[in-house]
Amino acid sequence: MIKRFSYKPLNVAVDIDAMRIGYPCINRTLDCSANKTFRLKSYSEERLVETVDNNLRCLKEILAFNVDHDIYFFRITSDLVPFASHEINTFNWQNHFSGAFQELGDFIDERDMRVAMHPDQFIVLNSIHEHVYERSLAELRYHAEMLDLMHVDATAKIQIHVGGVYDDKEASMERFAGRYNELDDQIKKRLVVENDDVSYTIEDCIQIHEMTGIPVVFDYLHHHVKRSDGSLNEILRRVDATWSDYDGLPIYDYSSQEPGERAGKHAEHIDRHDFTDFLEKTKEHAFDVMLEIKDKEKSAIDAIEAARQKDLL
DNA sequence: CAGTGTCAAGGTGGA
DNA sequence: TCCACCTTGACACTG
Repeated sequence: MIKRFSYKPLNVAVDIDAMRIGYPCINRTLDCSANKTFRLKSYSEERLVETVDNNLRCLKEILAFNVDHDIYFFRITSDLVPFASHEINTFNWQNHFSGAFQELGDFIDERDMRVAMHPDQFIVLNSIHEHVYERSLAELRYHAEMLDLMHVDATAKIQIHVGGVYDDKEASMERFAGRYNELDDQIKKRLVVENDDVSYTIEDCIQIHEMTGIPVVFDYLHHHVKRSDGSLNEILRRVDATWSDYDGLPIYDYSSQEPGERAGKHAEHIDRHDFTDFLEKTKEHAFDVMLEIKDKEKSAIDAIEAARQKDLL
């Protein structure tokens, strides 16, 4: 088993001897949700503060649960601050919650955890609509500000997809690259791009890396659904090369296919055999893996156990 | 109080 | 041209 490394903020390589396995956003065991929100119609500053207070408290609880279960990778929900980038929100949440964010960041840092975020489908950097592009920028700003307020290093990534095709893929990829290159460092240092199951393959993402330097997240199931040519290991070697020490280990997203459902549909629970098979196949690579499985932490706990049993962790 | 239609936001592809 | 789907929870209204 090869050694795996993580990079602390001091830029000193620390041997942690194991990949991090994580899950996204929600913990179903705890009765505490960091995704609490409310309707735009019910917006008030009071409601916002109350909701964010709850969300930050629950995020802390979830992270503590994770440490107790040896889970060192977690995707933070984009709903942590509802309407953060919406024009209705004129409240200085950054300032108001800076202490709480810092506290969360310290917790993450002290335990050598890694976090990431994944803004949802409405964030389209390469949109042909100016207003969509501008809203996307504002939303990316919110994500970056939040991670900055936690003072987590540049290994805490924000992952997005390339976006739309608009009947001209080449032009759309170039538009993505042009807009990425114009971003300021606050966003750029965290942004990474991931293959999707409809439009952009891992090869496309690697091509965009060549145009921009952006690191590439490998999504295993999307790759399975919308395949590029080339062997898995060959592609992963190229993916790994898009990540520098500054960015931390490459991130792979893994999910099992739900049996008997549409190709690409995420499974209810992890298929342990399929997962350890995936780890066997990717043995030569050092990475952190995010499990996109519906039952979340239950699958993560199972995955860690399964990997340990086969001496893959 | 349980059931359920709907929620800030986009893009694709099938009907 | 329109609508379901993505992925998903949870809000908030209705009966």
